[in-house]
Amino acid sequence: MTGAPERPLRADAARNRAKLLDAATEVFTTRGIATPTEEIARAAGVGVGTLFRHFPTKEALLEAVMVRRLEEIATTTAQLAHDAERPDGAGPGGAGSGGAGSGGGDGGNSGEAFFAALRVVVDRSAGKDEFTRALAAAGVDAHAALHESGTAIREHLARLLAAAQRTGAVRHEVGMTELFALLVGTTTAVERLQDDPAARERVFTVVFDGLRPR
Amino acid sequence: MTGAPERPLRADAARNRAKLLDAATEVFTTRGIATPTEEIARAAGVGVGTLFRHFPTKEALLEAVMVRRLEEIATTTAQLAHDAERPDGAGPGGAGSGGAGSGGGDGGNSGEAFFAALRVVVDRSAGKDEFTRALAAAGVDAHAALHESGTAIREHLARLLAAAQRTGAVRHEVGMTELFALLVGTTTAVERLQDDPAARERVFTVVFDGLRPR
Amino acid sequence: MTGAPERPLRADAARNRAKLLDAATEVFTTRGIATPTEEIARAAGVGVGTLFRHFPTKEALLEAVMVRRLEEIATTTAQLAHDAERPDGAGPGGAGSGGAGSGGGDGGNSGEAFFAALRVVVDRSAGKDEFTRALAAAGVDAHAALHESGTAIREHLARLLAAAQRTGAVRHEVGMTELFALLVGTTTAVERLQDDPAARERVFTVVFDGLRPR
Amino acid sequence: MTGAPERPLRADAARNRAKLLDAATEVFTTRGIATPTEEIARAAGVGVGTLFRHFPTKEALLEAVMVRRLEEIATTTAQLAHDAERPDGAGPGGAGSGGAGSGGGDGGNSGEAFFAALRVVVDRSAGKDEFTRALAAAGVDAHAALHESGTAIREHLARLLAAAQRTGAVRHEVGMTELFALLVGTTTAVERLQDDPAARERVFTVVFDGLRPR
DNA sequence: GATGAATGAGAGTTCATTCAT
DNA sequence: TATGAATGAACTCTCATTCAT
Repeated sequence: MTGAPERPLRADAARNRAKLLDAATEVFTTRGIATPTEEIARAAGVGVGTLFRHFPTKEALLEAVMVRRLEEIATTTAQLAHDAERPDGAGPGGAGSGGAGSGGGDGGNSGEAFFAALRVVVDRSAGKDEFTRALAAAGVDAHAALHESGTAIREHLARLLAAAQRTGAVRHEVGMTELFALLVGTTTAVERLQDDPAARERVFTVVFDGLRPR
Repeated sequence: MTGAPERPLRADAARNRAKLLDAATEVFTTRGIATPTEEIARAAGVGVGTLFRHFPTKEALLEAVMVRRLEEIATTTAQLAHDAERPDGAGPGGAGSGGAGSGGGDGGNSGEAFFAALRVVVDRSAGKDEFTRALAAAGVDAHAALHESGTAIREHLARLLAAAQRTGAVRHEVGMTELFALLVGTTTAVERLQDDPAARERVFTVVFDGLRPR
Repeated sequence: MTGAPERPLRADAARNRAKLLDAATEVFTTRGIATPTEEIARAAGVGVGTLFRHFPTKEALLEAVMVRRLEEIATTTAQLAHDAERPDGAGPGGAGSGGAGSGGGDGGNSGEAFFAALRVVVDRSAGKDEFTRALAAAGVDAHAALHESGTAIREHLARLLAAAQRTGAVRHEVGMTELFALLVGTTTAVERLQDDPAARERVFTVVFDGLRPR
Repeated sequence: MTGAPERPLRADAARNRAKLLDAATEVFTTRGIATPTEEIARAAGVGVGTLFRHFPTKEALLEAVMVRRLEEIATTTAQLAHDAERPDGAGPGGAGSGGAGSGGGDGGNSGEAFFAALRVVVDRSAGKDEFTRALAAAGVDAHAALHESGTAIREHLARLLAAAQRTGAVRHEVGMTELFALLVGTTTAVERLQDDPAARERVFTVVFDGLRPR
């Protein structure tokens, strides 16, 4: 799916790559993207040279971190989109966060899946905003790998949205553009409420209710 | 509430200070806070030396820009809070954008004022997020001037929220914590929709409707 | 003649620029072009920042050094070409090195001027070879400033060569291409004979005699 | 005179050593001595580790390349010196390029051999200058291996020069010092005339004629 | 022995801040 | 007081060399 002729990394190289991605995710998120590369290398327990062997520029590292996040999200949204399109109400769960109060009646499944997906995206996007901003600024938006995962998520959400609208669980005038914007916005909102779960829940309530038909 | 230096500036110095603040607002917003100080000085038509005479560090300049924004917002929210608390439906406006059709009946005024205030805060906060983040990272969160204006806005919003809830225009379970988070989130959401006003409007619709009682 | 809108440098800036050019010439020549920029800055008695303010890249500094050398040479060849084209045997001298044994008869002037020019170019080109090499490698050969002075020298030499050939002082089959190559070669040869003036002189004798008709 | 390590290398090791020397010669000559070692290893089809097993430092590799060149040249000059000292006009040739038409009469052989030797040295020294410079800069001038081959060549040339002077083919005042300098200079001159063989030939004509008695 | 991943000192360059003009 | 040249610490990235595989 990548196109690059990636021979499987040597064991130690693979380990270091993973350590670097983990460290970069942690450091970029907590200390900002302006953190020196050397700090990231130190956090990963390797030398700077190793960092640059794996990621030719700092931007490439940032992008790799982003891609990994997007791919994780895409995996979940794919599953949820799949579930939503099955008419039977059975889904293997495992989506991560607790389901957002089902709501009964017919088509409850697709509404449920849709809102569950929003939660998942928001939950997994913590800190994503800063990355997105930096990458957008660097014109990385067009980078193949990022676009790929981004497009996948968008597609899954589109399917979820369509299904939810078909069953009347979501307003018909809502489109993908604003749904994505709302997603990013909700992520930002929720990020500052890490330690106030009740307030966090009320944010979800407001946004979700706003998405429902009146 | 002022943040301005004690001794009144000489006319030309005051003019330079204003030019610098305008230039900094523009440049920081469009090109990011990583833009070199020299660019800001050039945009303001002065030398770097002058910039540093007025603002001892780059951070101080950033803070001053923030403070001015917050003060502008505070002025408007103060007015709106004041209006909302007058039982008569007359307000001199000045809110800027058109109100998002309030509810009906009595107390329409407070609901209208509340939602108008949200719009104002969001509209005037463009780019604010990056500033806030940068300032927070630098531990400036506690700086007096910023806190002052921030507190004022919070207080006005609290009054507006209370009034709106009293008249039934807004859900009772919504508190200040999540309201603020929602504001920041909506700002972020709306920021990427600069050139799609219809989508932008739909974001407002969702959030505002979500805030109304069901 | 440059085309760039160069406002006259401030006194201190001009002084530093000159110091940097002198230091760079010295350091590049004696220690090679791989010498760190910081060394050059130190040799000039300024900080690295100052170096980079005056010359945006190390290559630009190298080029500036080259240009200055080429311009010095061009000044001298211009004078000599001018003298050679005056039919009267009077030249204001000042060419630098001692005249290379006149040789009498008619047209002695142009032959003399031609060989004097070769000496001057060789004498002033000490160390030039390394620069040329580095710059050529960096594709700087096409840079305007370098080309300009280079072309001027070539033109002067062409005029000197033509005059000398007209009076029979130089073989007719010799063209500019090989004359330039010989110049570069002689420079290289002579460079390693700094402290053996007799051998140096014999190199000149060989090359000059080889250029004369048999 | 060997420069090769004491213990005879295993067949594959010897093959790798040769591949490395070939690759290094090619790469250093075409892309400059600043080319990363990794490039040379890649060009040789081996890993960097192997390169450093054979040559403990990059400089050692550079030196080995030089030594091999000098040894090749020495082989030829030895042969030519040997030929020149035989009174009979028979020599198995092997000089490479065609001799530059010697003088006539007796002793034509030694003049021919002398000039043929100069051509050989120049032809085989392409790129040598940069190496020499680099090595000199690194203080390698005194390295045994280099000195050895250099001395051999010098000695052969001295014998060739003496023979040529004895037969009157070369000026008597020319000594080894300036001959060597001229050799280096001619190499430099000719190097920039790779693709203009006619001009190249004219350079040889000038230098060779200059070396002949008038 | 061969490989190529890891290392880290060192290079060129930038930019917030200072200070001579 | 305004200016912009000077400063140098800090940053990203390179590459000769080492060492685990």
